[in-house]
Amino acid sequence: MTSVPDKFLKPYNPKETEGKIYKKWENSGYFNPDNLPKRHKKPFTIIMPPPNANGSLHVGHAVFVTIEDLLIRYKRMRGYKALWLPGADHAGFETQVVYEKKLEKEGRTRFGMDTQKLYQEILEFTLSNKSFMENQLRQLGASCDWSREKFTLDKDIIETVYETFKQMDKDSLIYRSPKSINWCTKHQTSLSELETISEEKVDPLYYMKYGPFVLATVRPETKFGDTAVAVNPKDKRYKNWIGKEIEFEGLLGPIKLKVIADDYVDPQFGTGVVKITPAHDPNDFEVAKRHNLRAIEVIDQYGKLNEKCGKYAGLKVEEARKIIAKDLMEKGFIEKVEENYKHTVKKCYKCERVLEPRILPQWFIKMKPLAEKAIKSIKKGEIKFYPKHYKKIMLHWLNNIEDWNVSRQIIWGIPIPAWYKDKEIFIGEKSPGADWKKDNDTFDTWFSSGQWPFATLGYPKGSDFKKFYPTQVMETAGEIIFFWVARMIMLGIYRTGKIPFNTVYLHGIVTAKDGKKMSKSKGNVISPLELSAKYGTDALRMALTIGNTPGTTTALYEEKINAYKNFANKLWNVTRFVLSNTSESAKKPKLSKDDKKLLDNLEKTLKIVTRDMENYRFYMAGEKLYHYLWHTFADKIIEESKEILNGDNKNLKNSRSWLLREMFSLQIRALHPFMPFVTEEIWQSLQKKNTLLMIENWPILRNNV
RNA sequence: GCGCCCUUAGCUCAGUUGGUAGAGCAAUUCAUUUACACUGAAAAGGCCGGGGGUUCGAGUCCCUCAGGGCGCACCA
Repeated sequence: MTSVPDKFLKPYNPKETEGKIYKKWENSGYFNPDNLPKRHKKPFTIIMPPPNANGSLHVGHAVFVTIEDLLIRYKRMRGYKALWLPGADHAGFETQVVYEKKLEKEGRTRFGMDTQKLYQEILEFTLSNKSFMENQLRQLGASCDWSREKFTLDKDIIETVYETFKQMDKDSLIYRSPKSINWCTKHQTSLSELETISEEKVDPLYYMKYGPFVLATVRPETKFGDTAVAVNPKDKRYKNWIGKEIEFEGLLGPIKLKVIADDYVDPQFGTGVVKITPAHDPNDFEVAKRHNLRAIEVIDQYGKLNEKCGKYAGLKVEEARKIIAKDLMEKGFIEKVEENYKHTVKKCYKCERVLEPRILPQWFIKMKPLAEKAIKSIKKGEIKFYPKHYKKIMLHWLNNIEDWNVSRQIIWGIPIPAWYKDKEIFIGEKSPGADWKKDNDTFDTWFSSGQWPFATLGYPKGSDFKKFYPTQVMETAGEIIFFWVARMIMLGIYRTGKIPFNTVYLHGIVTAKDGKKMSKSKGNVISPLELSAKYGTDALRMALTIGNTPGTTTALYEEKINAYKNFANKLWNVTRFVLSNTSESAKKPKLSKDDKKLLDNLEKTLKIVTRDMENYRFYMAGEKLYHYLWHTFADKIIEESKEILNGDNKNLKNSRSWLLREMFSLQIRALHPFMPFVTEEIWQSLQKKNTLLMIENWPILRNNV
């Protein structure tokens, strides 16, 4: 019999274990694949989705840590050269928004602030969050290689990003031109299509008299920027007007507009006549391009009518609309109003203000050529998706891709390496001469994180790149499949000629028990760090694994976590029983018939569990192990063992004693990726060799699966 | 408008290629100095959203309807 350490006489206390065990792992050096024993040959790599370094880890982060750590630990035990490369994201716009809120609270604002000073402040804020978050990742048990940690603002990462931009310039994949872009009047920056949300809105639709025409519009306040009226070329009603000029009295005096014909106009809608306002409507902008119309800007960057609007100058769009509609009405310029007209507007995904279309020169990436290659790879099955249906979703998006605006008018980010002199453009970090003006914008943060897999591995020269690229699994939130996963695939193929990863595993959102999304305003946010402190990290991880199928939302609530806290304690008590009733002996006795059967049975279970692991069904693997340990091993096998161990038959006793320890040890090993802390702690008492469970063999007894 | 997902026990969810429905939590009854009350045993609980089809056989495949969630694109 082994003497039972005192700690097993008390309930399991995660607090006494976790910090100590994590240090032991970290000091062992085995998080770094280069330090793993010789049997670890074939690389298995996961690049961690770098958390935004602008706050604490939330449950979403806890999910990715749980799943990725589970995978990495499993593969490490199976003898892979397992690399999990951690990182942190400066998260351009996101962080700037967070910081602006902080400034607001302090009664300050970023506007008018010295940009250097603001940048320094945000940098300090980000770096302190970053180190804070690193410790939180440790608390969650992340067995990632800290020696390879990367930050999106590291010098080498920025170099890679610039290299990509220059390469794209050579390949004519980028252009800078004025286009109608999504402008947020609060955040004072343009946004990509993905950073907008479309929402249905009910507004009045005004039928306004425009000389001989009546036309329908929701935005009478933009009329000062009209540069034409358009009809459909096939519309017989207006055929004779095409090409002519109309003249009529407006609110600010006489107006002259050309009548143009364009297929864009739907004869069925309204009256079949449309006013064309190129500066403030993306569709009108396209029409204007086709017809060489000029654009007159009448709304400024703050969403206010400008000096071209006479007495209406200075009014905000919403107010202006009401006042102008009223004035038009009084002058008899409005024929009728359709009050409850439903249409969709685009809003800023952060502040949910209606976006104002504006014409600005921005850097765009031509996405079609990049998407084509990605589509080809995905169709060939070079990238597998879990769950499967995301493949379809991905292809659908790639097939309808638009050019990507990567310019942001914010200071927090990687500066765009471009210089201007008159109409000339130079791309490079350093000024080409005295009269050149620097581009003031920064890159969309996803432009840099889209290059993350090869950038972190030191492409093109780094030895890690050769060893670990393409990586094996990209595990992240389904929410960011287009923002991030799609762009990594496209940019990865573009830069390296190879897909960045073979498998995409997408987890769903974690919600509260009622299925509602957690949000600060609802007050239903639960912190993974608090839960881990209260119930133990292992319990939290089990709660996030079991019942969590890829791609679907999963509810997290304390009762569930508590159930797995009880399970950790069950393991603890089984240890107590096993230690006090068996001993660690080298030689295996001849097993009794019953015992052989029991071992076979466990072996079968472990094989099924292994198959589940290989097929990314962690929720099933975890549940099976849980169930086997508790309701077969503890409730049945241990119970019946008591009689055998207290009986007189020495052979049966020896057989059973060996069996219990063997079976338990196998289960502890299989449970390790799920519950790393408690299993490692138990392992330390279960064997005398002072080895780490972390690098033990995954328990497959005979045939490899 | 196009597309995706979901609907299974009171609650939260599983159910891999079609083979007589599962778990956790909750609720019920019983046990009690037991490795473990952060426990054990037993029982209870479901026309698997409705309808139709394929099949010897459907929670699972196909069609359709209803409800919920989400994505993409939109015409002033």
